[in-house]
Amino acid sequence: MQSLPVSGRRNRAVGGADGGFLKVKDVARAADVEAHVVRFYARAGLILPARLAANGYRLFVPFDVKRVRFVRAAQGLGFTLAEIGEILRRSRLRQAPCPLVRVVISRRLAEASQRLRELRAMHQRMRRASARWQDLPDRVPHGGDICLLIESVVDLRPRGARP
Amino acid sequence: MQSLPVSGRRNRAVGGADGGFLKVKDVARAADVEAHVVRFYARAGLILPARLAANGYRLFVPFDVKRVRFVRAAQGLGFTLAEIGEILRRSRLRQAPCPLVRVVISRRLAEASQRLRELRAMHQRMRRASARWQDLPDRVPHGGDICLLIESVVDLRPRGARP
DNA sequence: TTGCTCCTCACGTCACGTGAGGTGGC
DNA sequence: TTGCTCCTCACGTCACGTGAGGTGGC
Repeated sequence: MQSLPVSGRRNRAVGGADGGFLKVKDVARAADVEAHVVRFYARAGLILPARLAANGYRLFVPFDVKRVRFVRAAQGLGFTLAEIGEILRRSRLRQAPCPLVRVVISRRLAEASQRLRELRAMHQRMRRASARWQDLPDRVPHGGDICLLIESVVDLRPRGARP
Repeated sequence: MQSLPVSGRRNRAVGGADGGFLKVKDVARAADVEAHVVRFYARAGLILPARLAANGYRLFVPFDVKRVRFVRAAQGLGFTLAEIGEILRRSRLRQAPCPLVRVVISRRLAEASQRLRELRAMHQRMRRASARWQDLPDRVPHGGDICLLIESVVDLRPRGARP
């Protein structure tokens, strides 16, 4: 039952505990998420503490900060946590990405680029419509403007006729 | 207790029930969502049936299809259903968008353009990294490639140093 | 009668968010 | 001792998803 010299205060300047280990809050701060999100990812198996301190504290390695950043990035691109977990598990085992994982990645990336195109178009249209109020402070907007906003955002072209 | 002549089959070609009304499935089909999503939005007050048939069926007007499309578009740009509901309520009452709503809209649009920029950058980086496997079928990828994927996606620049 | 649609509960899911209640270390 | 962090339940939330069980109309 040796007690590990896990301090935070003393090594706060280098952002971690002794021995290069990071505690939950250290990882959270570095990856720009909240601490309970780090615990949630740990429970879900997305990140694994390198070890547990004698008091039960999770101790992470610096690369786990990158893993957490990767989780957020991949989520934004449409990956589910289950898919991300699969990718991270393989990277931990230093296994090759199996064909299934490679297919999932390329499919998600294709979907993401499609979604990005649509979002950009909707954003453009909504921005233009709302600019009618935002950029003309003299003009009092009325209810019809919201209907215009709605009309301008929805895609009126039939499916299949899209570029 | 008059029974309304609400038929679907006969007017399927024009996509709706008699009198210009649309049933749940008609709206769902036209807006490209599932029927239970239309019911969910109706229960949440995002869309209101123009009236209820004698049998309790919800009867919508054609513009509700545009409302549903608007909900999906706005969601994609980061609006919550509560915010979207507020916008739709005002458009129904033909009220002017109050200053609060205008602020929310412009803030969400600014956030969306920021998010779009970040997503595009991440998508680029991940696509390039995964291209190492996808575009070179001869080369057997190994575990290190996933670590490369992770490294290449995360943003290593400190906050504030970003453009 | 068959095939489709409609309805209302009501519970499940995904990715967290939010305390509750208690422990550990400088 | 104070202020911070850590832990584990455990329940809440948001936006649906998924049957269960029953009705309505050509």
